[in-house]
Amino acid sequence: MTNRPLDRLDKRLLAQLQVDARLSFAELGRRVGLSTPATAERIRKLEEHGVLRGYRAELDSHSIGYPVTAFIRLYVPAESYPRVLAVIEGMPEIREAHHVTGEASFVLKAVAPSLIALETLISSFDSFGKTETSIVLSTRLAARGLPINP
Amino acid sequence: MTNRPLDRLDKRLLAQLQVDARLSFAELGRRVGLSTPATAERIRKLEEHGVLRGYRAELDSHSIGYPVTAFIRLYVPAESYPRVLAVIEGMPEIREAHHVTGEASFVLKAVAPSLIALETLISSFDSFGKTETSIVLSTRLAARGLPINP
DNA sequence: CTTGAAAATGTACGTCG
DNA sequence: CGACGTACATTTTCAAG
Repeated sequence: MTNRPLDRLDKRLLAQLQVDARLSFAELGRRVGLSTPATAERIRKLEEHGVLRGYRAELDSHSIGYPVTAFIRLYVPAESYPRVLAVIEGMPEIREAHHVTGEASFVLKAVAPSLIALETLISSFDSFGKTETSIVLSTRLAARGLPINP
Repeated sequence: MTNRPLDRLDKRLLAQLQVDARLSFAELGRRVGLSTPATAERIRKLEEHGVLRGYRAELDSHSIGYPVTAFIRLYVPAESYPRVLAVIEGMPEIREAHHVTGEASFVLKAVAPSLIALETLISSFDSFGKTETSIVLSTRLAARGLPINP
């Protein structure tokens, strides 16, 4: 993973792909002033170097049966981390898990089909320590791409 | 935004696109047993109905100059919400903002090029109320797609 | 990085169940 | 109406310069 510096063209390509990951190489090339093969090759290298980690369709969680989203803070002793992480790994409704500074050990982002299901999900961690949950009432800002300096 | 029920084929298409949003219609069709035009038409409708909200490239934030990620909880009185949201809107380093239940009013997810920059970002909210920040030490799970029941 | 040709894919339309 | 097959435009890929 050599940390190649990104030039202006790379940054413009990345900025475009953050907005629409399905843009064709031809269209991307047109927008930045590059031929199709040159564009494809740059993107291949950005993937190879780990700058481009993947392309994800963004779904409406409500439409797929998950109207509830919540952030859960876990307070657990360090010796429980491996078991906690194993539990998290096996729960597909947990979409993110971060080890963080401060009192809490982990911050989780989870979805659930109902509040009862969320309650069940949270109780999976009862044996490890305390939890604190913030249920999302409304999302005011989401899926904003990373700012890219030109 | 009529709430069409998703059939098995829709779900399989969505599941594939969550893993790789750049899959061709031809390839998607092959995987679920549909012709290319039929696949394209289904996906067009899923977009139209708001089930498919977009296609995003996932970038490595560290590679683009943002080694720091943090969750910030904001404690502000309801009358400050409009001004707080306006501030958030104008800060590209804030990637998510959710209005939540519990003591905190908002949960933010932000990136920063340094801890000093994060400190500056957080201080933008000092005049509105209290903040609590959890800096991400390591991400154990990220970009996991929503579970889709067949 | 560009050009140019061959293969694959995307899209529009006619047709069938 | 939804899915298919054909026909044609666009895109992808690969070679060579």
